[in-house]
Amino acid sequence: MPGPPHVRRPATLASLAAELGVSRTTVSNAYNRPDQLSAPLRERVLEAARRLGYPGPDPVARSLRTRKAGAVGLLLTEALSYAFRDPAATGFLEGLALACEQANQGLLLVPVSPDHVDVTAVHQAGVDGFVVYSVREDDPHFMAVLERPVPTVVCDQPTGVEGVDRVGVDDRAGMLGLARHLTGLGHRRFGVICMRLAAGHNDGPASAQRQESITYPVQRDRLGGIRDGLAEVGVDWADVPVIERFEHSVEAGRDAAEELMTAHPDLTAVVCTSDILALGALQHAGERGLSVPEDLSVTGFDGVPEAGRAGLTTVSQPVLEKGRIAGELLLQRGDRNRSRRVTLPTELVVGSTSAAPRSDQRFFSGW
Amino acid sequence: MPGPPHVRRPATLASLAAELGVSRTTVSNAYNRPDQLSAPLRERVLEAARRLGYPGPDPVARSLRTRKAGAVGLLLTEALSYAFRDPAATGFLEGLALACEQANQGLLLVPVSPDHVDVTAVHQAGVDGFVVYSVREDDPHFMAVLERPVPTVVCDQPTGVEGVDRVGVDDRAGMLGLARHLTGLGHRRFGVICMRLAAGHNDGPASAQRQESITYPVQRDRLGGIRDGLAEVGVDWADVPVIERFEHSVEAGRDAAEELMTAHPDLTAVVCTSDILALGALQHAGERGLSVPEDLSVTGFDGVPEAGRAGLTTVSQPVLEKGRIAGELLLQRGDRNRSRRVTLPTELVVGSTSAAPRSDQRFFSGW
DNA sequence: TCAACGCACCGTAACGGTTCAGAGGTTCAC
DNA sequence: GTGAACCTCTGAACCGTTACGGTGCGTTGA
Repeated sequence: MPGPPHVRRPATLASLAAELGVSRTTVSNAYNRPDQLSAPLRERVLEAARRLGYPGPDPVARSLRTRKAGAVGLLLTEALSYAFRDPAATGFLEGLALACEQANQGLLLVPVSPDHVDVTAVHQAGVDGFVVYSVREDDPHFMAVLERPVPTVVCDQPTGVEGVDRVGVDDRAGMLGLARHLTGLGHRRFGVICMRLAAGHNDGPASAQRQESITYPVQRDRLGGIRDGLAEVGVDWADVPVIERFEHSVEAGRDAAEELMTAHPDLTAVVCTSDILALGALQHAGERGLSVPEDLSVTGFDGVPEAGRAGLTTVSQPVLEKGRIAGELLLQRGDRNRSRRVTLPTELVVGSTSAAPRSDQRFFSGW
Repeated sequence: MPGPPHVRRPATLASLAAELGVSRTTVSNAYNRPDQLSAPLRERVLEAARRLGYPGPDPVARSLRTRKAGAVGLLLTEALSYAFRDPAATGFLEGLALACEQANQGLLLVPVSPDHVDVTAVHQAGVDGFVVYSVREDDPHFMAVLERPVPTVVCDQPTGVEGVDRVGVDDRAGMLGLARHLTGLGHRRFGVICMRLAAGHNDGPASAQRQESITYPVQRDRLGGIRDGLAEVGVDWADVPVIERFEHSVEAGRDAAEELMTAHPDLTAVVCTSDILALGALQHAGERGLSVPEDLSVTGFDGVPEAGRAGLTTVSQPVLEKGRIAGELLLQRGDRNRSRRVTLPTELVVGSTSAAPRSDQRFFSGW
């Protein structure tokens, strides 16, 4: 009946070596390079380790020496727990996790304090590289990541940062296709619901000035795609109300739709820059007694599973693939010459939430 | 236009100190203890750091010295990506992430190779503790975790491990309540669909012998709860077919239900040990032309959001809370006297998938 | 018989920090 | 004038490991 193994200081490679009368190198080799010492000696070392309760080489000390942490850091600006709630983020994470486990690398979720800005966690993270998921261009945590001397891959945004790889989709083209789908159906009176456009809460209409100073490139591109599509049929962007929400949730979408439809009851199509918001808009349409798509068309972006079940018309993007590629980009960077850019295709998914406006609605569209 | 900052070896605390003609301690203090040196000198240090491209103290070296990694390791036996697909796991992770970010700790997802057993990742992980989520009693990765000299918290299973904290629910009592609900409605002919019971694929009936050698305590308890509930009304457990599935997915549940109902078409209630499996069973009932709950009652376990939307009768457990508490247990272990056990309550949620069997069905129940 | 070779193991020098016990110097109260 | 308290900074030890370049010795081929 041995006492607790903590009678003295925990065993180290050195103490084990001393106990056995061999060098530290030999003990190290017993673990890392079995071919560098004879089998009997190796067994002696391992046996002594068992006896002394030595748990094997300390991972941190090894990391220091080998300059490898064996993990990839993931930075999300949202509170960490958000990653598990947003289905688009979840899909991305699944893909990233896939790539990591294939390379036998850990995935470190870097904590980001939701309230006050504190980048110590970024400095603290023992990782070989960072994946940054969809953050603001001027995000302080992202700045801290750039200071770290490790490779970095950005997903979605920010775009065009020097020296970092990026994976994303052509948000503008995706939205342009969707807009054409709607204008082709005959829609002319649009409203838009979008995610946050820049730092700071701005729950309400996004003024022209606000739209000028967007710091989330993805939102900029998606709005730009709609604008371009509408311009093709002569709809002036200035006449299109855009409602912004800080929170990204079904509830926020519902709420935004209420604000939008109350101020503009004659809209025939509500374009949302995400499926989550669109699901909320659908919910509000029901509450308002509007039939979708007869009275109102509603569209989203992302192509999350929930949207599929709801029959939402949306622009689908390969979120899992995005995550997988982000991981591979980071882990397989053979040449680190210059930044690579991967743009994945989007697909217009026409569901049951978009249709031609009613003829009496269309009648009004002439003004 | 400065050249790339990688002209020479990257700057270290020592090189910075040499450059400035101060001691390393002073540089270290400039970062960690601003009150230990004069403001002007501190500014000089920081300025030099900026100039030389010094990114601040290396996190790994700091971890080695301070014996703190600033991260918590999470071990799942399933492939890492599974964590983002199973809604019960996702809820748990959200809670755990919440606790971590509150303590400003990272969350390291430890990669587990799905195919061959390889515990190096566990040894590799630079963490201050482990959370183990629902693994087999004899899981080799778990064994490797126990060898690491860091605190460990187990969620759900394995139970009763010496020296580790555990958070979970009373699975047996939860299932017992559910069983009573069904027997109270008049059901007597049951079938059961359960998750994997031990190592190795066994897609099909779980023999009595298999049930004797369960290595997943949660499944053992849930089955035990059903058995006890049925025994109260005189239903012999030996007469209850139990179908096991290795995969945990809606599809597996559907498939298992098909196997079950084909072999036993006279069942009036199918009890599943998880909501995911139950959703699959519901799907199969529809395909078979059975009305739920008129022709067949179907129940689950967990209380995931999807189950709520489907109106599933189930035993709901606070998954998010479980994750949060697991994190707190690990991070706030003031006294480390002995293992703590937290058991959270479950709640029977009666939905629209359970009802009394039809009178003609009940007629048969007399034999 | 002897140089060449391979095996098994070893010593030293990092890896990049933090910590602790002071060393000097200055300020202040008495 | 003096001792105590304080402020700022330093030197050396330490964290636990792996990389690198050996050394000693038995074997082998000419």
